[in-house]
Formats: sequence, C-alpha cells, structure tokens
Amino acid sequence: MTETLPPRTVDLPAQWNPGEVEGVLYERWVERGYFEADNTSDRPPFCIVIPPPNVTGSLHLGHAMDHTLIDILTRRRRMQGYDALWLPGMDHAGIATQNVVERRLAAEGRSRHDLGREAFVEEVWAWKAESGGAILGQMRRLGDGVDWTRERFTLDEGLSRAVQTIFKRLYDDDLIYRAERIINWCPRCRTALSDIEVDHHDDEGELVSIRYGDGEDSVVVATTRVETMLGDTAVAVHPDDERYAHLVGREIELPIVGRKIPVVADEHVDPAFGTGAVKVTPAHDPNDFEIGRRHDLPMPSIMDEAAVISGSGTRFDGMDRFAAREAVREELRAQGRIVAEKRPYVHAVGHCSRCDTVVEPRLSLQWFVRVEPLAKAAGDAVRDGRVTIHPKELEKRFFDWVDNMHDWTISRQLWWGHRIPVWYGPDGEVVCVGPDEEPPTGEGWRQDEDVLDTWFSSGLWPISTLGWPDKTKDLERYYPTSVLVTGYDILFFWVVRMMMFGLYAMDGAPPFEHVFLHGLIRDQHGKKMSKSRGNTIDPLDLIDRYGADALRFTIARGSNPGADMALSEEWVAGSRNFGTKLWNATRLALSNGASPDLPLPAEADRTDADRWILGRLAEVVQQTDALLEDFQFAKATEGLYHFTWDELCDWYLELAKVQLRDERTADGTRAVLGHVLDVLLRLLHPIIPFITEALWTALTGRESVVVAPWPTDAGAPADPAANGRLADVQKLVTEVRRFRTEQGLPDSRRVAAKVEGLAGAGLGDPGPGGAAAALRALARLDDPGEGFAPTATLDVLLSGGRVHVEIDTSGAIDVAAERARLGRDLAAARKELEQADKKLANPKFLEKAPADVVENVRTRREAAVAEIERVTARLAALPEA
RNA sequence: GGGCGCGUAGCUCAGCGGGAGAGCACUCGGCUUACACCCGAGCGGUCGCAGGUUCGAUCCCUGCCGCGCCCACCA
Repeated sequence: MTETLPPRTVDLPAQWNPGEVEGVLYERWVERGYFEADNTSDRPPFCIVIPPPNVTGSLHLGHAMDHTLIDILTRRRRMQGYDALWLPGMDHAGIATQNVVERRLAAEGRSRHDLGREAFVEEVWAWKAESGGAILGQMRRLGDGVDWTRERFTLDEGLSRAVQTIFKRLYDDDLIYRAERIINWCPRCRTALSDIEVDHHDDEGELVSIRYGDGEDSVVVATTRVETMLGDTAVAVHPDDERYAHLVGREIELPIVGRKIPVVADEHVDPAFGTGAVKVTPAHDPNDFEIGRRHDLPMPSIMDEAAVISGSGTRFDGMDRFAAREAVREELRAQGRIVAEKRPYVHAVGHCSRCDTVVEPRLSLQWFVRVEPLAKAAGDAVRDGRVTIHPKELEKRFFDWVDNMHDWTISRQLWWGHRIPVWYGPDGEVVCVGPDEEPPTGEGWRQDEDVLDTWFSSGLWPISTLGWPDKTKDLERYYPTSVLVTGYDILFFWVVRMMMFGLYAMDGAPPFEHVFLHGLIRDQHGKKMSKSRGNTIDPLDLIDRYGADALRFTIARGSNPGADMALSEEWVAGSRNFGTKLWNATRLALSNGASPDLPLPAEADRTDADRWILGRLAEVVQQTDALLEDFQFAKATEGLYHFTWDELCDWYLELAKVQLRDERTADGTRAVLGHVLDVLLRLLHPIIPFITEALWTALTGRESVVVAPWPTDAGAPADPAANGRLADVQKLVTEVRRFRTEQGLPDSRRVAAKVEGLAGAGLGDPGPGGAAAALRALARLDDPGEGFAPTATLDVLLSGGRVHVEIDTSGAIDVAAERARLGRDLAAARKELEQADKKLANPKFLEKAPADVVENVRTRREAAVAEIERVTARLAALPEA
C-alpha cells in the first residue's frame, strides 16, 4: 500500500466560464509559440491546407466545420510530435467578393462602371481588408492555431507571381489557348462563366412549334427560345430522315427576317424528337454552334452582353431577351406560323450560380485551359494511390468528373482578380509575359482586359503559399501537404483544380496525400440553411452562449464522413453539458487528491472497478487513436462521450467514492482516477482544447496539454474476470434501483436490506471494492439492524449465481406495481425462450450455424429458463392483490 | 436523361448477416456533500413496401414507392 499523500491544492473554480477563459488560453498558446512550425526541425512534417473563407461578411458554420476538423487533426499530430504547418488562405479573386461590393454600390444607385476599374479595385481591397480581417479574427475564437495575420493571408504579390508563372508555362505548353467559342454568359454579371458555375434546374418555359418556309419548301421546328430564331442560319435534319430528304440542300425562307437559310443534314439531330427538324442558331446554342462549324454556316450574334436583342436588323432590336421572346412569338402567331404550343413546358435551364440570372450561351472570344492532360494526371494520382479520397464513395464522383471534364473557361470580364498576363501589339502580336519579364511598352500595346477565374488562383494555394515558383525550404519540406479538409461541395471547384496545377507544377507530385471531404451543416430538420428560410445559425452566437468547445464538440460528434449533419442549438447545449460534466468529474477527483503522479496500485491491490476502468481506458485509447487516424470524427467523439459519461462518471466515480472512504483502497483509487483523467483529457484535447487545458493543468500541474504527448499506451489490459464481476455488480445495483422505483421508495430514503448469495456468485469481497459495499452506496441500502423485518424479497440472476435480497420497506409493498414489473420481466424472458427454442428446434440451424453461435443461443435459453423460474416463483410468493 | 445516396423510437442519426441503439423530447421519482447544464427508473420501433438468397436478413440481391444530392448541349 502506498503512503498517503495530502490532497493536491487546486484552483478550479466551481463553474467553467468559456467566454472568460477561452480567449486567454488561446493568447497564451500563441505567445508560447505552440502553433509555430519550424522548417529546420527534424520532427516529421504535418502540413495542412486550409480552405479560404469566402468573404461575405461573417464566419459561417461551414468555416467553423472546416476549422474544427482541421484543428482536431493538427492538435493530435502536434501531440504526436509532428512539426505542423498551416497554410491559411484567403480567396483573392473571388467573384463573391466583387459581388458584395457591387451590391453595396447598387444600394447607392451606382455601378462599378461609374467608378472605373482602378477605383473599383481599390474599393474591393478596402472592403476585403476590413471584412477579411474581421472574419479571420472571428476564426480565432474557435481556437484553431492558425496564424491569421495580414501578412500571412495577403500573399497577393507572391500569388500574382505564381499565377503568372503557371499561366506562362501552360501557355508555352499549349495548354492555355484563346478561342471563339460558345460559353456560358451571365448577362447580369456580364462575364463568362465556367460550366461548374452554372446551376441547372427545371423551369417552366414554353415549347413553340413554328413553320419555316412555305408550301413544298416548308418545315416545322420546335423551340423553347423563340427569340433566337432571329439569328437562325439553317434548319437541320437527320441525314437518314426520308421525310426531309427532298429538302436537304435547298433553302427556305426564315420568317420575319426574310433571310434564305439552307436545310442541312447533320447526325446530331434526333429524328424521333419532335418533328425531327431543328432550327440552328450557331451564335446562341452550343449544339447549333457545332452544327454551324460542320456546315460552315454564318454565325450572326443577335444579343449584346446584357442579353438585349441587338444587330438582328429587326424591330426587336433593343428589347430584352424575354420581352423579345413574347414579341417574336406574337408576331409569328400573327403571321399564322405557330403550329403548336406547349405551355408550361418544364425543362432544365442554366442559371448563374451566384446571382441566379438565366445564363445565356454566347459566342465570344475567351481564354481556355486545355484540360485533358491535366485532368488525366489528377485522375491517375487517385487511381494509383498517391492521393486518397475519404470517404472512398466520393472517388467515383471525382473520376466521373475528371474523366469527362470540358475545357475550362478561365477568362472573366470582371475587374477584381488577376489580370491575364497577355499583351496585344499594334500589329496583332500576342505576347504572354512571364513573372520576371517586362511587358512590352510602346505605341499600341495593351494588356488583355480580362481577369482570371478565382479558382485559377485558388488552385495554386498549396504551392503558392509555400513559396513556389521559388525552390523554398518550405516547399521542399512540406510539399506534398498531408491532408486537405473541405466540404464535398467544392470537390470540383477547388480540389480538382489544386490537383491539376499541383501535379503539373511539381512534376507529378500531388498537392496533398489525403483529401477528407466532410458534409454540409444543415438545420435541425436536415434542411439547407438559407437566409430566405430564416433557419441560419450564427456560429459566433453559439460560441458566445455555449463556448467554442461546445460548438467544436458538436461538430466533431456529428461529422460522419461524407454525410451532412443536422445541427441545432439543443445539440450544442448537450455538448456544453458534456463539458460541464467533465469539469465536475475532475473537480471531484481533485478534491479527493487524485493525481497521475501517484503510482498505480499493484495488480493484486486493484479492485474490480479499478481493473475494469483501466481496461476500458486502454480500449478507448486504442479505439480513439484508430478512429481519428481514419477521419472518423463522429465515432471517436461518441466513444469518448460514452466512456466519460456512462462509464467513468456513472459507475467508476460512484464506486470510487466508496473506495476513497477506506484507507485500504484510497490511494490506489486516487492514482487510478488521476491516471484515467490524465489520459482522457489528453484524448479529448484535440476536440475540446480549452476546457481540457484548464482541467489538465490543474490535475497535473504541468505546463500545457497542447504539448503533452498523445496517449498510445495507457490503462491496463482487459481483465475479463473482473469485468464480469463488475457487470454483475452493475446488474445487481440496477435491479435493486428498479425495485425501489417501482415501490416508490425515494432515492433519499435508505432502506435496510439483507443480501445473500454474494459469495456464491463470486462477489464475496467484503472490502471497499466489493459488491456489498457498492450495493450499500449505489443502491442506498443499509445493513439489517435490530428488528429487521423484511417485507419484500428480490432475486437477481447473475453470471456467477443467484443473489437473494431481502428488503425492509417499512410497510406493505405495492403488490400491483411488483406484479406489473415481474410481469414485464416474465414476458421478456418468455419471448427470449421462444426465440431460442425455435432456433434450437431447427436441425439445419444446429448443422450449419457456427458452433459459437449455437452455444450462445443455448446459454441464452438457459438464462431465460432460469429467469422464468425466478419470476414465476416471485409472482407465486406475492400476496393476493 | 444518367450517376450516387438515403428511408431504423416523436425529432436528428448510429448499427449493416445471428440478442433493435444513442442524443434530444416524453413519463415517474429525486436539490443522494462533483454536477438540476444533474441523478435514478421508465415509456417508445411488424428497422419504407413486396419478393428472393440463407439454417437465420434491419443488414446481402431484385423490383416498387418516397426523399435528397451530383452530373447532363436533346431542340
């Protein structure tokens, strides 16, 4: 037995006040340099790319999720001895940013065109500095260890250089080209969009069939976009379509416009759809454009950049496209050319993903990335295992996308972003300027007006933040980065782009080894959060009211790989409650002198409860470690939650109270408690850093749990015999409690009881760690005294045998309640018996099922039989109601 | 139109071949010297429907119904 140490004096307030403490702890960690990486270190590197928050005004739950999960991974790695580096990012060129400023201007009745390019860019910078700084400051409240200083995220100069470098390389490799193509055009943003920035959803439109030409030379075509007929330059039919064979090669007259247009034969036309004839508007439809190219058709554009009819040479010039649609249709109707109409006609229409304006396919001169070789490299990196996607189910989506990706439109007709580094000379010269080259000067030279897609620069994040294109120490040490954590919704936008550029720029080395894709946070009913629905939750508000740890714990606990999570305030409150529970458990332990510095009792001196909790601890350590390694945040968190609450607090602490009151076991219990809490707090630290810091430092007196080692080997191997006895004690206690409740005995009232059969059931230990002591304390029983007159008896079947409890309830027992309770037990046992009998009566089951399964059923049957016997006897012994 | 996923307790979700689980909500009883942000006990489910495979199916297969997401140039 170890010598008794005086209880440690502790300074733990009765209450945990996250609002007061979290910020202070965070500042302390920063001051002590815990979050700083050291590229000269010989520790293994752990580098993580942080998704740039979209600057739209405030922190939202998506960011909170990214940062919480990233911080969990990183804190664990630090504890494991890694040299961890964050690559925090800001979205530099984002359309969202520009949109915010444009909206602000619009509110004042102005537009960017009133300001001019330079003033507008200034405006955006100002806004970005203000809001971006604010957002990043808000991030700190989550406790992530990111150095969010201005210098860190404003890598404008470096990023510009990286952008220019990669552009030039791709251009020289013929992987960037400029061409006139049909692209997605947003008439409101007045810019080109890539495919991915277009959302398709079903809209109610109309399908109008129009007769072109007259008499023999007439054909009926159907369209959902009547107004585009002003730009028609042909009618196409399938080459094998006999109905129209006679028309191919002839010309028919286009109504309204009066132009003669040819009928061409093209494989693209589906003879089974509609009339089998299709109008061809090469400048306003991607398919028609292809047909136009194959047949060398003219491609007149009949709309301007705001989607207003223009240059058609008709009276419709100057009308908006939708107004023109009606006007043209009515004109055709007046001419008797409308053959049929279907309205509403529901069909998919593309919308600008940012402003929801209906996208207009538009023929224009744009810059493109020739995606095929880059996308193939990205696909191969996953196929050959250089990059792993978690969860694996999302791999297919990744491959489908990467293997079928169209060329990427990278030019944007916006003012905020990286300018395309191409200069045009007075005689048609085109010069792509590299980062260390001087752009040509002189009369008539001008730079391309367009800027690059935001994802072009964002795609460079893992390399540009490490100093690329220079061969820096950071790049050498931290590339490829370890993990990318982000929502599955930007897999294609961002992840794929980073992979394409990273692999290209770094000669086949991918930008990260693992991609972990988390789900989206939804409201309590699983609905998408949106301002219009009014179901948005402000993470800062939650942090204010419940603490950052509570929000982090909630996010971790709900974060099943690839699945969305429903978040409600109740969940956050529940997490806060967990923190409080942990706090109070530690307070109890400390006030009883628990410490991890005390030596664990020798094997032989351990009580069953000690053995059980130490065994469970070892399992929890092993399990938590494995789950976090596999990005299973929810399971890891859930496991810790149940261990802490259901096992440690509900059972071990209650049993420990008994052990602490007895000299023989007090010191051992202090040691076990101290040990278990020490390890548990370290396991929980990545998830809830603040409260664990406060508790762990109080418990251990050491510097900080941030730099404490991650537990790998703790507790003790499981002791099945002790576990079995403890399970019996738990069952015994629960049965007595159940009986008490049914009999309406308040918990506060201790009742006298005589317990027999403990020794026979293997629970004969009379000491503080034994069943009798536990039963007295946890089931609130007193030893029988003078004049003990039992009024009720209770039999409990345990694995080791039957225990008989006689209880003095000081009065008649509630027979009806007792009958009801026993009745439920009997029903359950009979059902169990029935199921077991059914199986055992089946010869095929006995023949084919594995031996252990059969054995298990037999055991259960025996238990059921014994239970029925026990309950029946009890029922018979009860007085008549 | 193609692909993926989901339908398990009132709600949100785990479990995914052999005894139906958690949190919240609900009912009853308790301020038992860590904790009422708590403790104890309990109620609650033909595991979407119909077939099939199997000794055995919530779990595997097929079909259907309902829901969601992603992708898509069919007028």
